[in-house]
Amino acid sequence: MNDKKLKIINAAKKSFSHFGYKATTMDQIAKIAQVGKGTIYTYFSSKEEMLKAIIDLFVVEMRDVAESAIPRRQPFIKSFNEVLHTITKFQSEHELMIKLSQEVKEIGTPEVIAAMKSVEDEICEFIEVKIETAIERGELRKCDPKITSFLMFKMYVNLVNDWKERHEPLDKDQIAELINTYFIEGIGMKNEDY
Amino acid sequence: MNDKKLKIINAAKKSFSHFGYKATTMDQIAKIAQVGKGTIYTYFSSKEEMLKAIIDLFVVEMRDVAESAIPRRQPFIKSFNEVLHTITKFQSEHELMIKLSQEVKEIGTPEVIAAMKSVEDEICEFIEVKIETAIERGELRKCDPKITSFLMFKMYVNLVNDWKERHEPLDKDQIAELINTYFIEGIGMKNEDY
Amino acid sequence: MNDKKLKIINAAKKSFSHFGYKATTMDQIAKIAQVGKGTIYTYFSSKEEMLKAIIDLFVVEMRDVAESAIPRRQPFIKSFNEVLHTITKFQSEHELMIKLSQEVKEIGTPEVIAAMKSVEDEICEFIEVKIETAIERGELRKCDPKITSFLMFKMYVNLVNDWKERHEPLDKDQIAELINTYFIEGIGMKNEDY
Amino acid sequence: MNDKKLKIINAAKKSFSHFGYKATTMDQIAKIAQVGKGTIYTYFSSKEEMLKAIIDLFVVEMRDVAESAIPRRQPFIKSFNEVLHTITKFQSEHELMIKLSQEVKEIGTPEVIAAMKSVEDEICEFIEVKIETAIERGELRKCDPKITSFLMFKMYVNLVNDWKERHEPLDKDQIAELINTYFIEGIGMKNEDY
DNA sequence: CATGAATGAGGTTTCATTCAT
DNA sequence: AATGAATGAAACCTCATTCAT
Repeated sequence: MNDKKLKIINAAKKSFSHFGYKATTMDQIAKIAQVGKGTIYTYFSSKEEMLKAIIDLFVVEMRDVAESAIPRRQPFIKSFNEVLHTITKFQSEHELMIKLSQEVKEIGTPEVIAAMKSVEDEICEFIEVKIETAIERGELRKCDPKITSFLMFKMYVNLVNDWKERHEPLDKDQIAELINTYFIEGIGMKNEDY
Repeated sequence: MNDKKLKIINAAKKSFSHFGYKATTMDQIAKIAQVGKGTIYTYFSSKEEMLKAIIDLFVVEMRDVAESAIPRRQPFIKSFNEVLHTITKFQSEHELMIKLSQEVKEIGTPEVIAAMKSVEDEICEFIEVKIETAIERGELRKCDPKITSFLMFKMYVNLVNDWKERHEPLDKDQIAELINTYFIEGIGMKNEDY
Repeated sequence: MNDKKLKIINAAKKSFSHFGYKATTMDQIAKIAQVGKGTIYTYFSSKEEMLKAIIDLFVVEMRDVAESAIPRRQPFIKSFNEVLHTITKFQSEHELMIKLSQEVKEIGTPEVIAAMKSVEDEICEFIEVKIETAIERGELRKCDPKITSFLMFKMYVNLVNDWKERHEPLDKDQIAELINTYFIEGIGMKNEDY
Repeated sequence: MNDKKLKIINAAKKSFSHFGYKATTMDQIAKIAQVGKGTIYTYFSSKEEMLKAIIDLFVVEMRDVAESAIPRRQPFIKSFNEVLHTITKFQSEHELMIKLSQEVKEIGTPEVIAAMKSVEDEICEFIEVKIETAIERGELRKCDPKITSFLMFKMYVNLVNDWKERHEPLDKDQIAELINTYFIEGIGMKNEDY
């Protein structure tokens, strides 16, 4: 990856992040990247191609991390936390992707939408497999692995991104603790509580 | 509320919903509403004013429903479901508001953003009070009511909106059942399970 | 002339006077005239027709006054002053016509331009005839009557309208005196001055 | 000053001159200047800014010329002619400025109007000083220098611009001769004429 | 007749993309 | 390869005119 191309991609991410896709102009990106506007077209044939490139890059990075973070034979909760902690590194990129996925649904071609969705699907499927294994091992009660993984992932995203828009941000350990509290234990009264 | 004005608002909602704010053109709205482009400007002085009007309308409707749906002395889970079931009526509008809140952050004035956030806050606060009461009554285990209400609301939204983008949509009862399963009971193994 | 029609004409004159032809909207005219916008079209088929009607009306009024003011056998200067004094009554209308003649040149059809010009031409021709007679009678030195009448009329307009935009307005007698001073006597040194 | 920018300014002048400010479209200007419509916005942020730029440019040019044309110790009439002859270079621009000043009153900001007026004031004041000197030297009879300079300037403008709208245009010498005839000598009968 | 909501042609402005340097 | 001036399609908005009431 060329140095100029990288500067452009980072500038685009920053501006998409701040203003969104449609509201970001090529002029802004060029100014932030400190290159001429025309230079962008040396590396990307259009604004949309640039968006796709950013998304694809994110998917690839995501996959690498997810794979490298695959934990071995461990209780479910522990490996789940490890994966999510790793994902935390991508917190801000994640945020951007969520924003773009909202916006791109409106603009983008079906391929882009599919690419966007694949990011979340990737993670969800990884969690899904973990949950299935955990159920088989008797670490978790019976439940629909698809829905469960989907909801777990969403709760993670909610805690990392949406919560901090309203209140003090939560740190990694707090988030892991909360997911465990609500999801695994439940807050309903248990027999043992009496 | 005038008939033409209503047609325009609905057309705008539909188009914003599908394409987003920036990607929706006045021509599109006019075509969907089956009115002339100029007619829109009879009722709204600009595209942004139309957006604000739609948001304000939503805030008002939301408040009415929330207030009218206040259930009386009932076990927490039941009244919680009632409120959410009522909210379900606004499912699609809700979706639109979430989308716009993402996009409007970039365009809108702070007042609009505040108004947007107030919708979710309204609901979260309502749930929060319910949870506090439930904890006092011993219906729920001790937990942070703020975080809990936030996560419950988010899970509801995730199940209603995000899930159906990937899989078969879930009906009201399924959603209530799932929230109960994951949140209240938890999926971790309990002593009693053995 | 109908009452409503008169109200509309006066409203149009007022607004044209203040904002000019192009910058005056039919809405403004309707609001000032306190009639519905559609009512204007009961009396005038278009904005341009309304302009023409106002101009024509002015031409007619102008002619009436000019004719009624025709002075009989008198020294030129005296009858000239009489005519101009009469014209002074139309000062504000005059002002409007000058403004419109500037603007309409750009917008209007040739017919309108012709109509506009006819106002000034009317007056100039009247003065022209007076000057010719005065020359024949030996009241004035030989000079081109066309240019002279044109310049006299212009000087009158300049003194009535343009001067007051910069300084204190001049009254009728001052204006008559000035035209006499500059035009008839001249300010160059004469033999007799020595 | 850039070549393209100059072409645009000249095209705008031509079109403003012919059709006026409001009736001139950006498309027309672009077509006359043989540039794309967007190119105009590379040099001027809006139509109104373009108008202001043209006016400012005119004010500057006017001042330069007025200053450079200051004639030395000469009989009044001669130096007056020199100044006016110099101004003749700006004949068409002048015409445009007068037209715009009429129209801009409705549109423009007070600063623009002030700038516009300053052009004429500049010239009038210059003439005023000349007249005062001439009176002191006994070259002219006693008269109000302010009114006299104003009327002389106006007569010049009338002869250069307004006359040619109705009849054959007059050349420099004819104009100088006419101003002299009417203003300095007067057309009233003098004793010596008998 | 009187009205003003409805209309759409036409205006100003934005911005992704091209291309000569 | 790098640039940014130039471009025009397409966006938002205005307003003279029409027409159902």
